[in-house]
Amino acid sequence: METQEIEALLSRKKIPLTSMRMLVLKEFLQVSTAVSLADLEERLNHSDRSTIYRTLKTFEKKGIIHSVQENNTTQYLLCHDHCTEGHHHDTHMHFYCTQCKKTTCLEEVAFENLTFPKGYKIAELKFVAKGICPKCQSLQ
Amino acid sequence: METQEIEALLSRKKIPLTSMRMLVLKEFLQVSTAVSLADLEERLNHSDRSTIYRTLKTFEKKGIIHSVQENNTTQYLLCHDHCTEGHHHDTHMHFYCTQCKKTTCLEEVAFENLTFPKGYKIAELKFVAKGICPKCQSLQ
DNA sequence: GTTCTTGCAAAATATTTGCAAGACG
DNA sequence: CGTCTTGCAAATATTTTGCAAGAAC
Repeated sequence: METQEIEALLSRKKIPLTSMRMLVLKEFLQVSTAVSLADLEERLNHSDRSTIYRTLKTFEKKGIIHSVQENNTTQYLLCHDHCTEGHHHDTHMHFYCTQCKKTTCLEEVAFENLTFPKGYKIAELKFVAKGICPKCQSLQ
Repeated sequence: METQEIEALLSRKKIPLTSMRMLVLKEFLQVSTAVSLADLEERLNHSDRSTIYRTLKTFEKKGIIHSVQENNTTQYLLCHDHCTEGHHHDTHMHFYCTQCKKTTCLEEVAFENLTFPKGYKIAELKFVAKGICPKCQSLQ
């Protein structure tokens, strides 16, 4: 993705441009699986962890990324839907492979029109399936 | 629940009886929401954390409890289904209230016959909805 | 006596915050 | 200047393990 596109995405989400934010977002656009804070720290040449951390918090809040927790860590993924501040729409399945320890989106398995009991105000849905991914399966 | 019933449940799951295991299981039968390791430690009069920890691991493995991760902690809940070692069937929704920070089962929202893309071997499903529960909602 | 369980201590891992310096408008 | 962002250091929270003593079979 072009630098211009990254800038456009950030300003569309009303996030002031900084070079760290561009770096982090660029990274998200390049990986296909979910990444943790520690992953990013390593991938970004050991940039400062708390800066990345706060960038992730900002991104998640503003609807650029979403997260799921698995294996005792928070994994972050790009939103493919049109999420905005306070309105996440990532109602698709995620898959955590217990072998390669990677989390991915499985948008094919989507949920529409879930009905909740009365009185529940739903803000966000987090679906994770655990198992073995096709790749690891074939290596056995 | 009677002590006898607790013992019966443990032996049905092929878990050797110990007093700590009985204490932990008794606790699960008494609470209506999910509990974390720290919760249990406190509820059990500050019994040893690592003993409780290993008890939880045993219970989860043997299909007495299941867990979901939210708010950076692992929350444990009794299995209501007929789970056994290696076969968890807790394919129901969980709800995490961002206000009271409690996690509960929402078995009304169940999923049957989920279809995954080819090649994925699914072992377990973890569904969490985040939002505000009826109780907290009504207190606003 | 061999295996399983417990308790204590401590390690390992992950998340989060305070604060001062710097960047930006 | 005033606000937002960064980097460093450190605190906090949570999970996990080593090991020796004790319990159970």
